[in-house]
Amino acid sequence: MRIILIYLFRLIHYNSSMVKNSEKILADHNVSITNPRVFVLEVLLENKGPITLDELQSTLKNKVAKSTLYRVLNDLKKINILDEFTSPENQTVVELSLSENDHHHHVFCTNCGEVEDITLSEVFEKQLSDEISNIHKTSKYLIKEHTLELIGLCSSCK
Amino acid sequence: MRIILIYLFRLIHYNSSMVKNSEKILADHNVSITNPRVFVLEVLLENKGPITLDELQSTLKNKVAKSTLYRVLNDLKKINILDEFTSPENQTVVELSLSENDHHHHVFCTNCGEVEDITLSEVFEKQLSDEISNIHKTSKYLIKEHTLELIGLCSSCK
DNA sequence: ACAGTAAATGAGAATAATTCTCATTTATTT
DNA sequence: AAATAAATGAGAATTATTCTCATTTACTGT
Repeated sequence: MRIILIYLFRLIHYNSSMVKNSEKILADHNVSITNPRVFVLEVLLENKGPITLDELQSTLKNKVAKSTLYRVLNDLKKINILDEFTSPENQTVVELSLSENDHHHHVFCTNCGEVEDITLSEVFEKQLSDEISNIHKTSKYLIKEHTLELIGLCSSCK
Repeated sequence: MRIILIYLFRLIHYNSSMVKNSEKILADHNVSITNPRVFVLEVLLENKGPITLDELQSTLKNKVAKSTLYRVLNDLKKINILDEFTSPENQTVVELSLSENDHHHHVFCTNCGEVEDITLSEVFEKQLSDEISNIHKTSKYLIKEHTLELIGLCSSCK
């Protein structure tokens, strides 16, 4: 009985701090706090990393209407805390990007389809930003962002 | 009159050499030579660079059925001479990739939506492949390919 | 805390994108 | 040139995404 109570306590505490987090994020971006937005953010926060749209949909199946899920994702994109990209297998993948300095890239596994974050060395990131400065000097483009995606095999499939 | 004849001669010559090209590409990859495949390849060859699916569709509107266009594009992907990617505005973009050594990246203009090819410096490409070797040494991933995409403003929109 | 107002949601219809089906046509082999 | 296998066209079927509108929910000022 005591174990069950401890479990329940932890569960409640965990969830309430989670909700707080989601609510704070929404409030910080001047977006009204609604159940669907909180539910979606909770899943994205718990997941911590890229997640396919399919997975997100099935996780939230009975909590958020399909049309609302699309709307919420667009809301999050609009306030710039959600990245969306397409995997080599043409799956839509989304990922929370809360802090600007949390710069990273993605690895797609061609075998199992998983997507993971990878952080490249500071040396290389410096070399990349140097290359972009060179583009600014020598070409007509003005580069504001970039994405670098690596495609290969993950540890399980290697 | 002579000018018209010269023009016609050039047009016919140009087109016939074009067809030859497309046919050779298909033959080289053990794919049967059919009208839809030749038409699609012609447009991709003439265009020389990334092209949106919409543009491709409207160019071939009365020559190739919609379903066949999708099939042909899948055929070309299967024989590894076509790359497909999604622009930041969620437009599907395809591009012929005939030679392996023609390594380049893309610039997306956030204003007009255009996509162009860009070749990065050899120095940087070397730095990038070094970084990937480091990943092989220090992480569990095996990287086989990568894509680097730059997002910003093109010359006209800058 | 409460009424009034604006915004967000759910359910499903509408639209867009992609794949599938199958009868007919076209290419390849002999 | 005939036989066989593969590819195509047309549109149906499926899937992905956006839209509509009646109802519900969140925010504002008191």
